[in-house]
Amino acid sequence: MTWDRKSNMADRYNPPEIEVKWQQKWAEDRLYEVTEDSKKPKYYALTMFPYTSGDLHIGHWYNYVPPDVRGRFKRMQGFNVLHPIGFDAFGLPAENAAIKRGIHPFTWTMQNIENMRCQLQSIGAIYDWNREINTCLPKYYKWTQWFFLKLYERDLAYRAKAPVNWCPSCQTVLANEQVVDGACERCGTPATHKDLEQWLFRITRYADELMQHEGIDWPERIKIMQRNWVGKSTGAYISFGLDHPGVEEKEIRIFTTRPDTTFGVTFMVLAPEHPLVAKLTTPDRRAEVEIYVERSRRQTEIERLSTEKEKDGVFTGAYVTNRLNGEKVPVWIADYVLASYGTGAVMAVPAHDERDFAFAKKYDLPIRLVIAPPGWQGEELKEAYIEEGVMVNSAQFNGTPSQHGIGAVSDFLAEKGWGGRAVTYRLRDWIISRQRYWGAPIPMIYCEKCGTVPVPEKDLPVMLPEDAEFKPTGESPLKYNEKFINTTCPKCGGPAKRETDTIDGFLDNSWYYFRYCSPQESKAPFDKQAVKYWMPIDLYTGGAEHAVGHLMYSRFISKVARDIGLVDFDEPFARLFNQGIIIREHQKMSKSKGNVINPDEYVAKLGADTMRVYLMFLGPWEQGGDWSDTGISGASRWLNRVWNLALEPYSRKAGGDKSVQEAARAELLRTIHQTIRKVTEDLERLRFNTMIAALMEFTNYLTGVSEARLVSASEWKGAVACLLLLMAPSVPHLTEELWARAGHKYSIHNQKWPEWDAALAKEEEITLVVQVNGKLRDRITVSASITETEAKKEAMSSEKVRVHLEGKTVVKEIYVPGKLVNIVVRE
RNA sequence: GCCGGGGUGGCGGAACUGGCAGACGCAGCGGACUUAAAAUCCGCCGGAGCAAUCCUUGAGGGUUCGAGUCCCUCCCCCGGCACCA
Repeated sequence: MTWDRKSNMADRYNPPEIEVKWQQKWAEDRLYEVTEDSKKPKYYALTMFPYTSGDLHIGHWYNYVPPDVRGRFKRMQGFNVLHPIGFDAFGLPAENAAIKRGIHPFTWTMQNIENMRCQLQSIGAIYDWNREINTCLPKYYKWTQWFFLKLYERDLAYRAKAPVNWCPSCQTVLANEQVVDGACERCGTPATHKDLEQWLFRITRYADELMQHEGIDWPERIKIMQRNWVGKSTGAYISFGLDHPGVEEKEIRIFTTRPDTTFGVTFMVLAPEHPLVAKLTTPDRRAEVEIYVERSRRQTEIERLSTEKEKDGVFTGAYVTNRLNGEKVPVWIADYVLASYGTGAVMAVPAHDERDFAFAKKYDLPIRLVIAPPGWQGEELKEAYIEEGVMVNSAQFNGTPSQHGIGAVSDFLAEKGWGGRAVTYRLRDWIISRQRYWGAPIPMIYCEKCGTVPVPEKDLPVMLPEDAEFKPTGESPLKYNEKFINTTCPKCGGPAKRETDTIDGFLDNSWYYFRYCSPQESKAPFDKQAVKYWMPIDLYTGGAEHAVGHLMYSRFISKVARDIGLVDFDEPFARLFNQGIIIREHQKMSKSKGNVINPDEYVAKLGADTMRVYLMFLGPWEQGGDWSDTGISGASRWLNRVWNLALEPYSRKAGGDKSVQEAARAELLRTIHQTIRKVTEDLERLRFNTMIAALMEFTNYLTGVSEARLVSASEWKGAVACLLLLMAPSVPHLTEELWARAGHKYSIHNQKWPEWDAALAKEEEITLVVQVNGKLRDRITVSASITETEAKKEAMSSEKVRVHLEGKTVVKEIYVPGKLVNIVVRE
């Protein structure tokens, strides 16, 4: 009467009930608390912590479940696993909420954390909540400020007037990474430019090192993105002679990657912001130049960066001398030349540069060919020739191949003192200032007498004042907070003013992974010994969108930490893995589309275990997945089947044939060991989807075993135990419950991970495929130890194969051990 | 434009270093149980064909005994960069 038992309410799989029960028990028993333990190998698995937006969405689950599964797996394998969580709590949305809804950013953030902590707990992960960190608390940001001071000490922090990306709506500076398609990342307003006094970090000093990714296991595309972002170019600086009435500068320096084309220069172009523009412009050109400069300044990123836009510019009236040939060429300004790259000035060689070519055509400037294409007969160019060739019209360099000419011309310039070999980078220094309230105050003081003075370490943290008035304009409340601004100079004791800019949130999260190692440390940002034990991170996971922002800043800060002797490694993230994005019915999930999945509802209905399984099962983790409401029932059904299977009473069928029983036992053992191997290997390779599929297959197989009732009761019990152990990392609550009900020792999560025996996993019989001319004709079951001769003989004797051999001659027989026999025939 | 990643049933996806294409699951269809439905269980499930068999991994070509997998040409989708001199 099986229906009787299954309809019994007490025995039905009830996820919410058992999940809450075990989560409480684990917390009481401090099952997942971790401490440094030199006896065990360590494993630091970190997932990028969430910003405190208020709600955990399905994407968070998708990011957090697989690393937890992997961490649990490593734990069972005997590793001491650190898999912490915390909150990235400073940022603009908190302040926007303050402006819009009159709620203080601190209150807003802490409420969100409260909520998110509960949601995170519902995942059932191995987070050690004693190690939770929160970047907006003074005990954390004290050390963010400390890092600022350390960088200042080493001349890696400086203040400068810099042209910056500016969001007119948020009233704040945007880092390059915060400008997406020319618009503000947060509010979508087109970004403009502005000159402001800013604090910057000299990340460019580490440019070369940041391009190196030696010894770290990172996705190729992220490494490429970082290399492109640093954008190293090798070429030369060249000075052009300047003799202009009323201008003391006697030269203008440019950067080029093609010094071999210098004899082809027919004009020079300066960025509109170039400091010499105003001085050089002749009175007759002034009006036009000023209009152009003003226009480019006002233009948004989008307008200015549009590649579709036709290149335009204006003549300044000034000339410079190309010292290589003594020629005078006109100086123009154009906004296709960027002030922030190289020297903000370029030599224009229209014959060998597409942009210069277009510009020359538009304004009817001369085009002089100096690199001859192969087979060139002196004809005019229809477009710029940017390939290699032989130098012509280049005085003593005529006949030199252009690749060689690059070095030769550079060295000649160096000899003459007119320039020389040079390297430039696309990477700019990191603007750390934010004209905002909700961030760590920059620990700097301005004194009339002593100038810029750093806050002494003993005075840290510089507390963010609680009282703040949030203006709808978005201006920083700190600017108007007299109590905050007015202070005394640490040097002379006289009256002084505090810096009112706050620190970019990217600094908060560029060192948080250190803090997890010793989150309670109060005398330093982290305990050196703890960091020595845990770091570097064995597996860092998160979205690919952080490729050039967070990941570069973290590497930079980590390298600085190394250079001040805090740590002894070069790279913080030994292995990086980017998961994909979860979508729904082929569309991105977004609030505006109203197609977002609320994980809490599914947890309440189907349980966290089901969610965990489904998210892993969707597809390869790195490719993301397509959420479907019906699809999740597959995961739910599977767990129900496991539940029933594990609780079903089992006994061997009486009076069975011994040899049949023995065969069943051997097959069971083989399947168990094959499954252990498959699941272990998939977890090592982060192939969660196929791991779940293997566990489902194993469950299906065990269903058959349970019906056949050929193996002994203890063999059956062992098989179920193995299934539970293999499922434990993925399905922590259900397996714990069934483990307990089976009478095993608590906790399943403290058990050893099963190991496979290759000998036991080996198949005794295999299916050999028989092909004729590469076409499948038959499958034959043979012993795994079959010899080549036997295999070929068996294949030839197959009826289905013979039909295809009639009247033909066998040319060749191909044998792939354990796979196939292919008989090649001819008419 | 340049640099990555991808295109396999109705759908999500499997397929180790070239060797049974479609594992596992969803949806669908048929059946069992039920007064009925849900749940559950069993079976079928790429296309054409009565069948033998043939066709089928974005398109076309090539290498090979054998190609989803390797090479060439092209198309489409996703992500990043985009006047960097």
